[in-house]
Amino acid sequence: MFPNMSTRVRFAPSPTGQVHIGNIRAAIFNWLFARHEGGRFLLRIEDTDRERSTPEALEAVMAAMNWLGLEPDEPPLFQSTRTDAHIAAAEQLLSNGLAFKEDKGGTGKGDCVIFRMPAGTDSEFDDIIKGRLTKKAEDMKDFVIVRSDGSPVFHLANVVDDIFMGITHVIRGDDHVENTFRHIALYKALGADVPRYAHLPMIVNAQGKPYSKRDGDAYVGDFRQKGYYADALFNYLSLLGWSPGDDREQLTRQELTDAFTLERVRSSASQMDLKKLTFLNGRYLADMSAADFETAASAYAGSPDWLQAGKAARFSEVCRLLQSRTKTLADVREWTYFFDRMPAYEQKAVDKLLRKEGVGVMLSAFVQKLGVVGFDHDSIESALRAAEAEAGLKEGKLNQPVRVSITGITTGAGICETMLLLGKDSVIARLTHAATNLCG
RNA sequence: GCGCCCAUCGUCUAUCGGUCAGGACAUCAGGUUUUCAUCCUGGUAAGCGGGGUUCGACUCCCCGUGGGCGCGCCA
Repeated sequence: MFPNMSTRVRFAPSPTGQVHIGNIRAAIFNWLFARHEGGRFLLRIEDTDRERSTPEALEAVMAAMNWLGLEPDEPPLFQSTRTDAHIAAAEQLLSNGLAFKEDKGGTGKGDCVIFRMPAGTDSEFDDIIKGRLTKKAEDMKDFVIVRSDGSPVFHLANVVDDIFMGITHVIRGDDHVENTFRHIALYKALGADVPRYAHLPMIVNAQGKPYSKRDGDAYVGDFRQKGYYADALFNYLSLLGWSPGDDREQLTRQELTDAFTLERVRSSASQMDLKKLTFLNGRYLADMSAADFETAASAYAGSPDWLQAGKAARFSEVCRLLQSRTKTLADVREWTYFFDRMPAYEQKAVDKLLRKEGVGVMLSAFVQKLGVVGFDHDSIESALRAAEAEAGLKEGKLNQPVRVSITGITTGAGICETMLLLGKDSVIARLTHAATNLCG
């Protein structure tokens, strides 16, 4: 297969807020298509809405793309720098008689430029995803391409820039389907080749409704913040509206690239499933090398109070112990008991496992035995079994009371491994504290 | 209101006229793990309704229903 260097696609966000999950999915599909075709993936910042475009929003776009590994193949084009070209195109249409000036009135701002939709000509195009789409001439109206204040409107700028950038395939959300008939008319009026179109189905919220500003988890930043790993989110999103055609679901970027075709994209909306994303995320995390996992966990954790200088070695050990049971990097926040002097005791766990007749006495007995043996896995386990036997308990019955005493919670790695990592002094201090202050 | 689009387990999906309608997440039941998670085994669970076309429809056509998008001097 020869790389088709002439294939050029673009992601064209407007920097007016956070990066929506549906938008980034469009970016991913564009990226995948470009890579699969051996073409180029470009970025155009549609920052012509001066009122709403902000530097923060631009930063959010760049951060999201960088995080997901969606670097464009050429420097981004800022649409705001292209105004002269947009106006020149409008002038051309004006002189060709394909557009006209008019004071639509009411605004009192003067003339705007209006594009004349070809009369009596029905419009149609073959969408790679949706198939043949048609629109009757009578259903299409003329539209403004330059505002009365002289600024170009989206349709004009979008088409003129796509022509300028040599875009061959426009892959975008299907909320743009209706615009396409207008855009095609503009291409033809401007004497340019019409690109191929592929309209992606929408992503809807857990209620099956379009995302609204009130929905959580609608933005890329939310997922990053919640501890999702970029590759896992990328993988999950690529499976929303598309599948490789076989039963694979966990695919590397290379596998996704190899398998991706627009023809396999479905045309109905799909719903986010956080449970499945979380499952996939856990798989990615578990499959990472210990070093990579530590890097990711550390990057996510940042420098919280509980993880100050000098704790790096311990952090590595904790990573190794808990990697396999980490679902999202946010789980790292629950590791504090390895670093603080005392754990934060969960009330429910204390009530259930410590506030029972005789538990304090048993824990004290266990402390006694721990004090006189070496502190290795086997010794700890023997001491635990001995304490249980003395109290007339079945093997393992003291595990959970001990766990709550030293970690404050009921879940975690193996109890002996946990004690080993915590260290003898710390374990004894916590058990003693629990036996005297928390048991009933 | 008008125009366009969409419709398979709860969810993501496979199927491109002939399958016991497959897989995954979730869920339920077992097993492993002396906690939890993982992992293993098994179960429940789907073609929106009505007409056609055809020897045969989830698949093709029409109508209906439901949902979405569009109808800006926003993008």
